Amino acid sequence: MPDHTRPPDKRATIYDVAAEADVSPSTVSRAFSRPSRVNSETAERIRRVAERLGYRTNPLARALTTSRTHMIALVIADITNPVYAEIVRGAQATAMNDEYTTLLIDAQESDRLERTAIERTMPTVDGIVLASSRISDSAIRMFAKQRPVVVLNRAIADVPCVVTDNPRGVRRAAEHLGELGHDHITYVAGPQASWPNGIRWRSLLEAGMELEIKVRQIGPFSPTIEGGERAAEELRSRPATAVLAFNDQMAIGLIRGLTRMGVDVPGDVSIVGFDNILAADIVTPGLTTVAAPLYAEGSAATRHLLSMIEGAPGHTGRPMVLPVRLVVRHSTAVRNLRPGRARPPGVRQRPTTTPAVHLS
Amino acid sequence: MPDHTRPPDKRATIYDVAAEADVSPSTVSRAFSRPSRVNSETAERIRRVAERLGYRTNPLARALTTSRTHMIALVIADITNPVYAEIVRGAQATAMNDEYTTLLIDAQESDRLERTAIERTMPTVDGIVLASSRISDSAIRMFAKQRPVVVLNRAIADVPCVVTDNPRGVRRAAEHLGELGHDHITYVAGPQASWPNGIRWRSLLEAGMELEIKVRQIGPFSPTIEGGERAAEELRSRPATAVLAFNDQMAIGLIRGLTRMGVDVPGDVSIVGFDNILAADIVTPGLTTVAAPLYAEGSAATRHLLSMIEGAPGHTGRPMVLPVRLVVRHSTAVRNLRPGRARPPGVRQRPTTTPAVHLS
DNA sequence: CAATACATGGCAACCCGTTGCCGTTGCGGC
DNA sequence: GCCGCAACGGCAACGGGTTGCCATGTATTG
Repeated sequence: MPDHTRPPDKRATIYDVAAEADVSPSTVSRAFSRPSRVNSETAERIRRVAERLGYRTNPLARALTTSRTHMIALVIADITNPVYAEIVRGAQATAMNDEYTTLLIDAQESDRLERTAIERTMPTVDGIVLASSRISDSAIRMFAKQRPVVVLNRAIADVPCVVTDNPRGVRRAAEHLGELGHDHITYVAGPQASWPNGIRWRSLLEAGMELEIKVRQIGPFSPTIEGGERAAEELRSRPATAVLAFNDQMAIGLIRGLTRMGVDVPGDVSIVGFDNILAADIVTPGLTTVAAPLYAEGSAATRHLLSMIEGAPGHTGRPMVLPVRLVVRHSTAVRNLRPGRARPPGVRQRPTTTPAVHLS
Repeated sequence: MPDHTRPPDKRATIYDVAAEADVSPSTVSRAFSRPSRVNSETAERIRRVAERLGYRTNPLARALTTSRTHMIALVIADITNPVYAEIVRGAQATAMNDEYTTLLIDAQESDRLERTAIERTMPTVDGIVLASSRISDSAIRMFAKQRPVVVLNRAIADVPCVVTDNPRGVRRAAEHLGELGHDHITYVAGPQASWPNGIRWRSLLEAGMELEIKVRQIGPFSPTIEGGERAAEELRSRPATAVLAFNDQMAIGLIRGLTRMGVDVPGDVSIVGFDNILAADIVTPGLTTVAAPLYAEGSAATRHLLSMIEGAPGHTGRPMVLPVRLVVRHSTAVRNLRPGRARPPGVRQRPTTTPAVHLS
């Protein structure tokens, strides 16, 4: 009779299984963690006993020795922002695929919150994906020294990064507006701590040079619908005919604000957003926007992180960049040369929601 | 000279601190976990040494003995659905307040996925909040035997629950439609596995009895915009003048589908949704909907869970119910008595986005 | 048939804290 | 001066696996 017993309400351990299967605990351990190391018949027997006893290996105990928890953290700037939903999906799916659990952290656009959350989480995870982090480069590098880190939507030297092709997206948007006759584009800026905000503006500057389109910037505003509405206010005193907004929420806020003020979109002002969130297709007029491969972002970043955890070198020199595309809907139109008057022919006033056109 | 040394790249442990501070490891442990148990000067010295060595207590090792990880899981049905964003916020905030970390799991509306995710997560968390779970009552009861569980948006006997006042919400919607002259309401059903779906329909049946309004149900449809569009198709062959949709996404899909088919909302058909998501205020016409206190839901469920983890009794007999309110926008109007013809006076055709009216 | 290699399984140390229990010390009370 | 008690700190046994190393038995090789 085995000398090891347990109160029946507690979970079975390898010791219980070992006693039942008449082997040593180490053999049970190996039967699960490296089956090749044990005779296949023995392993089978152990597995059967384990099944019967309802044994599950305790991930905490395992983590204690291996220092691998099989958990990764995904830190996002703002869970309220729908772009992260697909990113989270992509990340979760690839993590789950490798039997990793994802720990989601919402930083609520707060530098301080983000930092403390990371500090608290760090010791229990094998690696971290920082999506649109708001903390400083140096702080991120600090974290990257302790655990594998992949940064999403931001480029930092010496840390592996995944970004979307912002320059190209901005360029496509500028070309599109240029083709519609616009020779001046106003960029409505989002949070200054946001890396995409910076690169989008710089990309617009550059595109403006090459395409001979004048550009200017207003803001920063909060990256929300309200932020866009405030920007619309400001546009009142500094009118524009073409606007590129930091993201779709702001673009939607702009549409609402301008419409309320009696300005017609796209008749008087063309508006382009960023991200192609669901609401971009719901708002009237449908929002022309630069679409990012969100699911792929989450997935790529996670895959990279997992390979680092498995011991891959990690830093690849340059950031990995994912392609974007311009989705043309109805918030952009030929420039109205006589402001406030009749519109040029061919521009619909009340666009219905027809299938959007996807370019490049 | 202390006999305990460590490679400088590894994190300091209580043993390192103990050696430096010239006390035993247990004293170090106590200095952190129950400071009253050790002399305040000693504790202070230990704390200083720990600080200098950069010591942080390893949560995994602690969890191994205390079987408390200070993590809770929050399982949501679909991260793509914006209602969960605020619920997550509420949950995270109250968890963080008590120094708990939240592990978010997206079940992607899949019974199987949800179950396996829970099984995998269970051993590493102190408790679970199931928000809009799609798994069976009995499965939930099984889980509830192993760990504290709180169920959100669903009522199950013997398991603590937090729900919103669906009957009242439906009642308010029905009253509102009744006042507008509607004597027939069509309920557009969501997922059959969804508990709110069932209670909303039953509540409508009941409200219909009392208010002398005829009701019927079509569906089920997927709880998405596409689902709503498909429902609009079906409505073509079985017309309605007033529709209550399972949620806002479906309501928005209905508006789009009907509008595309040339049916005027709210002129020909009035539509009411559920949840008051952001897009409800963006769509044209603005959606009349039953708003739930999302943040409070997440927060209440989490608070209840935490108190159970701390040893509170848990099951309170009846579910905790949170109040709802009807947000009236522009998707509902006086019933059009001559279908397909001129509309009764006083009903706007192109509602602009004016501030919504909040009732009760 | 001896020598060697490989497949298996056990022993015991280790991961890093936690905690029940006991020993020591100092102090107040009688 | 003796006793009892409280405060403090250490010992050692956990918690549940993992893994380096060794012992045994069997198969392979020359």
